[in-house]
Amino acid sequence: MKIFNTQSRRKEEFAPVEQGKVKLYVCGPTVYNYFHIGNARPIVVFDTLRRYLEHRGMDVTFVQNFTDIDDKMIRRANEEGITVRELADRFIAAYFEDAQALGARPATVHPKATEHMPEMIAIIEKLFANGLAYEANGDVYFDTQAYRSHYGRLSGQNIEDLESGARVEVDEIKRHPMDFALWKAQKPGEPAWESPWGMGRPGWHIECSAMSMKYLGETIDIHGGGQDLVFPHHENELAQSEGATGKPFVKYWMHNGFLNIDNEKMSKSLGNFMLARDIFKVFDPEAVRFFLLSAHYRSPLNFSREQIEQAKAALERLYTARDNYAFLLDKAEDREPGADDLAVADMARAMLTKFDEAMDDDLNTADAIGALFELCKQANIALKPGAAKSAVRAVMDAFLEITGVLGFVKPVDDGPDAEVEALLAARAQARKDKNWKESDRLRDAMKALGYTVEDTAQGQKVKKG
RNA sequence: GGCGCCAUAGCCAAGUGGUAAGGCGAAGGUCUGCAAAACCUUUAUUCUCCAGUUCGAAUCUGGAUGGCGCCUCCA
Repeated sequence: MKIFNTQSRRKEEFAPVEQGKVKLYVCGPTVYNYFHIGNARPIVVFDTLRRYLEHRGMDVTFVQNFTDIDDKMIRRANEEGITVRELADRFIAAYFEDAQALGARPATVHPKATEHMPEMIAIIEKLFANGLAYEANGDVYFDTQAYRSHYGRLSGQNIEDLESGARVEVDEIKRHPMDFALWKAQKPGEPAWESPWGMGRPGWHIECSAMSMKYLGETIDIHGGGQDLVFPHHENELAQSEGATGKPFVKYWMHNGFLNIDNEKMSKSLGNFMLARDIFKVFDPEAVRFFLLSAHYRSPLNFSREQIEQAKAALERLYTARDNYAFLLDKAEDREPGADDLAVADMARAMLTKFDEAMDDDLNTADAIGALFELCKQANIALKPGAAKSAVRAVMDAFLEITGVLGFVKPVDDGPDAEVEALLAARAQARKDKNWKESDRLRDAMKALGYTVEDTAQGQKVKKG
């Protein structure tokens, strides 16, 4: 598998530190609000990456943090008159609801910043020992000047370039404008923790270094997040982590492109965002997932109502295909496969290979979805009434394998209830008698009960909806 | 100012040197008692524009135009 590494700016062959095991860390949300549809992109992308790595037989340990202490958390909690902890608990719960709606499985571990103070302090102490940190008025800063030959590798800029465009106000306390806070002294009314530098709280970047190292070790395989995290967040994580351990921090950095609205970045600061949960009230979350995977993860993607509707229509075709295979599987003859049946099974395996090849190429989900549609197209042509069960089985297996990775897993409908079963039986008799009027009446009756009936060569086929 | 990305049909989107995947939409057709689903046909002689390299370019090079991102909290 090839992965585009932000640090080298090229696709590299993926080889985890330990063969067969993948250590994956993705920066999670600051839990001061519900997440917006732009935030949904990394959630879906990295969930899909994880599912694909598992599909390829790898054992994935996936860590995604919650930032539950920072300026925005404190401000919002004060506005609402609740504690930071209460605020965090509320939005963490909401996060899991919304992420689940998108088909994102929980990570292996979801650590919280506030529960990892000793680990963060330990890294800062190492940075002091290595001459890369200094204290000023109870704050602790990373000394970018002392690290200047290494700083800027990820974002591809040196300190001078960064500085020249810096819009930050010169901070009297810091020795250099690019230095960033590792620890902030407590201000009145703020939550604080004990540290060797007095009461205070961690800077934003240090938590990810600490939690990544704690759960995954000093060198991990993949660190992911949105493109806007490259600088300063990931640059700083890299500096402080390697500055502390002297070991490589991350083998592959992966960054997803933005979800735009009207060709502009959707973000909380621009105020042009739409909450994921509000969108789910109008659109099927699985259609949102399909939409998010319909373009390559590094490309910008423009959000619109029309796009989601197209995604929904495309998904319907897949659901229908799957229902048709399930129906055929039920009716198919369990016999020795003939040449046609073997050809269908070969085709299904070929599409699975095509899917893997697309995903192997830096998680090309758009191309991979093409393979899924081609599987359905070919199967719809080839699976005629009378196909052997093994042929249908092969198609169904490939379909479920692929949709399992992409996360389009809408469950199969329950069978019809007794009332509908009775109507079906009556309609079968009416059809046998060529009593079309009665047949249509019964079809309408089932429609009223929420079932759609179709007539096929193998008899009536019902589905909910 | 520095760093970087993008431009493919009505819409979305793959394709990075060998002659334009796939989906949505639209039009016509086959099948069907009628439907539905499915299938078939049509919908880019051409990839923003101009020059160049090459037997061959959507793909490489140079330039132009348009759009976006990071350098400040952000996915």
